[in-house]
Amino acid sequence: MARPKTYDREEAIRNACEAFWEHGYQALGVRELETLTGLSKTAIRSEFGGKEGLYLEALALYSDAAISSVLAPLKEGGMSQIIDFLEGLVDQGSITSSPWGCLVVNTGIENARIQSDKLHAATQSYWDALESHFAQALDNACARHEIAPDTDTAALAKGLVTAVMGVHAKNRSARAQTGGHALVALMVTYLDSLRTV
Amino acid sequence: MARPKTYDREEAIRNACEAFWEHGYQALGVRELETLTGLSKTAIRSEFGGKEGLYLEALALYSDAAISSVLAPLKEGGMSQIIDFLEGLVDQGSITSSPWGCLVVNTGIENARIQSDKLHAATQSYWDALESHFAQALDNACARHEIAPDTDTAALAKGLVTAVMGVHAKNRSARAQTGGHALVALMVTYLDSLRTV
DNA sequence: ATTATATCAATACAAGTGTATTTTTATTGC
DNA sequence: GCAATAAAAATACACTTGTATTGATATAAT
Repeated sequence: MARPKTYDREEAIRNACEAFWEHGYQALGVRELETLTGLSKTAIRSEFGGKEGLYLEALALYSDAAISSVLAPLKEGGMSQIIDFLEGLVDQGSITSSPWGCLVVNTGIENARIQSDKLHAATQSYWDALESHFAQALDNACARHEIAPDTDTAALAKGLVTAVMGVHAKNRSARAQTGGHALVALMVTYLDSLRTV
Repeated sequence: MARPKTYDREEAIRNACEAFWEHGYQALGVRELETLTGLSKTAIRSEFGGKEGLYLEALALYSDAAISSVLAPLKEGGMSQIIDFLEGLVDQGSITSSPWGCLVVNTGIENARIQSDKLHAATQSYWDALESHFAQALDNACARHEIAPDTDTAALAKGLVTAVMGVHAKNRSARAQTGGHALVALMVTYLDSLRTV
């Protein structure tokens, strides 16, 4: 039998996710990554396919975690769930609010040059998931007569996604997890105005 | 008398601005910067203070150009000028719309780690300028009875700035200068709804 | 023409990059 | 205890990074 691994795979990916989230991809070297994740250079290479492979795993974890937790309520939810999600982006206690912004937003901006197909696919699928969850919740709201039946839910969902990106960008720029609160308040006001009284 | 410079200073900074805008700061090496700007390594170092110095010049140019051109109409303007500005962010013909997003947004996200005081000051002052221009136009709109007198113009201005960041982030992520159109449409709808009929 | 000056071009440099390779170490079945 | 296995640690490697230095070059006043 072989020497046992000294790391827990999932915990290592979680650590990598946080590390990339905070520092960005390019600015984080493999050697520093070792200490932050508890992985050895050897493990990073053989187990994850090097720095980029680990980054993709981190992105996948981030994405899956968001979809299965904070996005889940939108599937059966309506206007209040959308508002809850938005407010979570700038709430101290929420896991979706962070002074580091959002790993997917950061990736989309920092790595626009690379144009790695895998990277683009990963970020794109995340935004698609967010958009379709918004659209679903809005359609639910329509069906439940929370908002007008002729509301353009598809366009509204797209706009919401971009607003979310703005909140994250602001949070990171301001190094404050409540940085984007003004836009959240504005969007909530707008969504409330759509409600059929 | 000495050998004349082979470059035009302003043109070089313009080129540097475009280069950093497209490729980002970290991903752009000095050697590639030479060919893109027409500057020699020697000039980059002695005339601009190296790569970071040139970056700061590029940021200043970007910021000054925006303030003196596209932000200027907001000073005396009202709701229509705000809407014009927003629509310019995703209009093919506009200089504020770009598949590369916005240099200041990109800087705020990519260089969150560095925390260079100069860098932070440069980006912060840009967002402050945008916010105060929005606030001014909104106050004008109040004074002209375009919107309700009790409108919280300060909060609204803050929200608009974050929305602008979102549009730019989306434009860059989508590599399309119209990427953020849905949020622009949404914000315009909202602003229109504030108008006193 | 000579000289002074400031630029450009080429080279050099130390440090850091991600990756590859080698050596050591920890484990289990025999 | 011994061999087999696979991971960790250490080292090495080729490459790039931003910067520094050196030598050639183009101007204009003398």
